[in-house]
Amino acid sequence: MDCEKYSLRQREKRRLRQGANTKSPGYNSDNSSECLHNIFLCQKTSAGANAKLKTKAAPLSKYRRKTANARERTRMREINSAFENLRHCVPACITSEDVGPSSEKLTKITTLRLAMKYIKVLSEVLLDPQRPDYRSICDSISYRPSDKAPNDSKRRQREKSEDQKPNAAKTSSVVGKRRGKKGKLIQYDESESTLNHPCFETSPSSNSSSAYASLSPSYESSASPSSNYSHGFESNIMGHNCNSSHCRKSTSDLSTFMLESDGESLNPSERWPSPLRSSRNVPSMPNDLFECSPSDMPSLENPLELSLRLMEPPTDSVAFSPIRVPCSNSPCLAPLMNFESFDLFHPDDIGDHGALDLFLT
DNA sequence: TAGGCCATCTGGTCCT
DNA sequence: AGGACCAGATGGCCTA
Repeated sequence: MDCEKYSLRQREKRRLRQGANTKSPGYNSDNSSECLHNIFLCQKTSAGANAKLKTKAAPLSKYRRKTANARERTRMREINSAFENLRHCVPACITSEDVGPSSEKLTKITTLRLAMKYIKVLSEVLLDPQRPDYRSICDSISYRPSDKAPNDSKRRQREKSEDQKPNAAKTSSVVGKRRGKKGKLIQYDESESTLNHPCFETSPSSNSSSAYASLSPSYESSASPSSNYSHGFESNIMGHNCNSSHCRKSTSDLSTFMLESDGESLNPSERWPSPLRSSRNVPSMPNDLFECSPSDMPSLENPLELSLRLMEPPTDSVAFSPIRVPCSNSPCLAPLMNFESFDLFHPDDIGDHGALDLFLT
């Protein structure tokens, strides 16, 4: 019964504290003998002359100890969750070269180091009147082996297996090992319009995984099912892990920008060159950078419509599942909830040969 | 076996 | 008094 489990421990005895430090008994140790005592701490002042009695708090009751442990676990979960979010802020194409496949999880210390680098470089970019393109950013932040803990890759593989081999002590509180459908980061690129664009990365080990996609200007008529395909930008999301070389190649163009999702909407990341603006210069590409902030989006001349097409391998019966979402007066391009039933953001569902098309029309 | 990483427990301290 | 935060200790898991 709970009343037994969480019964309060009596405070009854006192003892003189022995020594200044207490050794942690570990969570499996039996505190019962210690719990019988309240502790008095006799501590001398720094002057040493005045002995000062200082009461030391008694060990917490079992109930309070349990609740304190629970709070601590919750706190650590929040910290881990923040780390998980931070991991997705570090561009995958920067880390994948040395860390390995993007599905692998960065350690906490690695995440912090990469984030510091990323912030530093982005700060430099902001101060640089001649903004470097995305490729130079990637190059300058490229991951060094010194940032990587020696056991990272193998440990991450072990973590994958742990998902299927739950540890009773850990699964009760470990977070960040489940995959979620929301919170995607979608990177667009103008350079390619192939459905097999390699610069797409997912983080299946994360609970708010990221996705990278490419957006390409297609200056010729597209095979899009939408008839009013006026802006001619086509994106695709592939169920492939990002290959860094491809990623760098594909992100080297000036009109790369990013879409970020909070699970309900797609929002252009601030201050990234926008292919939406540059499309007006078609067919000649602009030499200057067009930057796109969320507030820019409604300024488009024509209402936007986001079409999203789920492409399965040819053998699948569901060859095309076009979804079209009008979004004329909002910086948000499309509510992702509308795509929920397609489970678009579960890379395994897309498959190795499947693809998602995203059309701005 | 040593070392890295992690989750958890625990006690101390500070703050409300 | 109780919660938040922190750091130390511990043990598990894994790799080199």
